Amino acid sequence: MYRTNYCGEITEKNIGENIIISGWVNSRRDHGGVVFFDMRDITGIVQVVFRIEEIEKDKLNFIEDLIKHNVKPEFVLKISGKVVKRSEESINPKMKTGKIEIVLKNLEVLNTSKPPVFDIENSQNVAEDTRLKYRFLDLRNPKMQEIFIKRSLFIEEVNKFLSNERFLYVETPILTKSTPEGARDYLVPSRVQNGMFYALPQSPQLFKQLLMISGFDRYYQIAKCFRDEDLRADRQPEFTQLDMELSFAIEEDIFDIIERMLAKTFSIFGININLPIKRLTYDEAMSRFGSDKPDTRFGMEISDATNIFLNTEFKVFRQILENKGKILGIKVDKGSSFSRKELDSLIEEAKILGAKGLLYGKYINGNFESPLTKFAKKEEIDALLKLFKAEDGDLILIVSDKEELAQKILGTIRGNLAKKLKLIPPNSFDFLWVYDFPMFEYSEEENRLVSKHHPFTMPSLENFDNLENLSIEEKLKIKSRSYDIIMNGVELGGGSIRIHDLNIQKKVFKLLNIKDEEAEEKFGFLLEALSYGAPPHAGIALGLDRLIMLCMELDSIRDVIAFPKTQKASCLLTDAPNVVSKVQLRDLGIQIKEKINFDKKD
RNA sequence: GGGGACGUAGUGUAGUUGGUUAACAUGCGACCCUGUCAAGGUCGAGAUCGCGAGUUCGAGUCUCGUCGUCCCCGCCA
Repeated sequence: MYRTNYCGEITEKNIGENIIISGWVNSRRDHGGVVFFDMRDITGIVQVVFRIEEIEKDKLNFIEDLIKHNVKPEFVLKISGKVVKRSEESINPKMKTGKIEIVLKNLEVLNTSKPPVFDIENSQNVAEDTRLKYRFLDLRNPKMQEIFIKRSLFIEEVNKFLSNERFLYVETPILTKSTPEGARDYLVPSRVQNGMFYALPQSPQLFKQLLMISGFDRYYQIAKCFRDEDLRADRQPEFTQLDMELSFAIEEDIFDIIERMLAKTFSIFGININLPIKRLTYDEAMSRFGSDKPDTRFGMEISDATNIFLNTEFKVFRQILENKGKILGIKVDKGSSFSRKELDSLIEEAKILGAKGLLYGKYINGNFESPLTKFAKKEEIDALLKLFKAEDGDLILIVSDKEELAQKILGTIRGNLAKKLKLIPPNSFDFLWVYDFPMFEYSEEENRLVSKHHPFTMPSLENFDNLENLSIEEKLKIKSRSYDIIMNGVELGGGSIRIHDLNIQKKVFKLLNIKDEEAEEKFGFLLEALSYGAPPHAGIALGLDRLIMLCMELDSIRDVIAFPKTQKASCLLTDAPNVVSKVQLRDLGIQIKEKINFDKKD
């Protein structure tokens, strides 16, 4: 028997008991005649004390030798001993088990360990590449383990909740078909059909729609998704979605389920959610916050000063107005203390984001100090100050450009300033639905309309006739029945009402410039399925990794994934991706064009 | 594809205007020590300064390239 108790769960209630624990040596303190060492397992840490007089005489030499030479950090030990109360002076209030200790009676070394590459307790301060290479050690850190314990508990709560709501857990394929639209696919070559490729799913989108058509009514899955795009602090090439789809559902049904689910399950993280979650249309989010995923935990909203300058003589503004642009701005409370250097870096930032410039104005002692004063009339400045409700010491930042661009630039600056000026209250959690997204956006690269959400999203239209004859501008005005849920300015998830009508789906493909043949080839199975009694359905997917990251207030998605990839999408632990043998390539009918170093594996 | 930061004993860092033997902490090894919990003390080992070129009498330090890690833009339906 390896244990009667877990280390972290031994309490004063166990005093007097003879127990057995197994785990890792966390640290040791050798005082010569008495030796202390801490034992660690998944539940926590407990102190073991070795005293010569407590050991049976015939075992003493053997055990003392083990203690002196074989109790090293990260050794795996089985300890039997007696739980005793610590004397008042030796209580350690920092430890959960600090009121007791275990007097060692016997010990067995289950395994030895090389000295750990880094101190397990201090692993959070070690360079990340080292931690990733020795991830199995990093994950021994209790703080890391806590993340995965919470993650597991959260999933357990979600399972309970959704099961109660009559959702069925169904798994969908990982080896599937490459689809156009969306992110780059990860491809998997087929051996039995040389020259053919599977793709790893970017999401189970089409399969879950097919499940609705099959009559499963409500589906969910903790689904792995794969997207071959560049990484960020909150993006990994493979990630997990809490994926759901409901038949006979509209927006309100989705909102209701998700809101109740989050309210219930976020208690795992000690987070309370006030229901209902507030809602913003896409247009409102953009015009007030310059983002389709605004952080609404602080103000600094965008104001539109266009009307003030309709008759301006300022050339820059005139030009913008003639091109139907907008003059937008934000007010930074007490921002007049910004130095010239700080303002210059704001201007630089705006330019990197695509602005032609950034105008600023400091309102100090009743004066508006700004490059703008040279060009604008006094009435215009007064109106500007009034619009922004400027108070002494405030800073106004103005970007004039095409509306969408000006909004985005100000939205980004707003977010960065909030971080810099620490305007975001810590430990605050803010939720928001954003809906009424545009159906399409124009892709300069492909010179055509592309879906903002995905091509299976229901347009928000009463009448689907005549769609083809609309101008590009009119098409861009079409809204879709899609929605995102935002947490603290981060997109937590999104979904939509799906198209269940074959003819509408065909029309949408046409608008996206997907030819009948291509639609048939890529999505024929869906079109076919839609023609066999597809029920109205809708769904949503939440990014599980991001969700855990936000709830545990971590900065990187890597911290919530047991074995994450680096920014270049390699795994430092396993050294993936890697070269494969010539035999493997031959079986797949694949030849590597460029010269590659095959030293690693051949 | 682009912009930025970083790379020095196992780990975390310092290293001046380029100048002899690359420093500190921690960890590691040996020893001392009966109440520590970041234990303490004594002694010791441990680095071709990411890699490659260049400038120079001389490079951890300057230049270029390259590799790796991180942050951001593009990209991510």
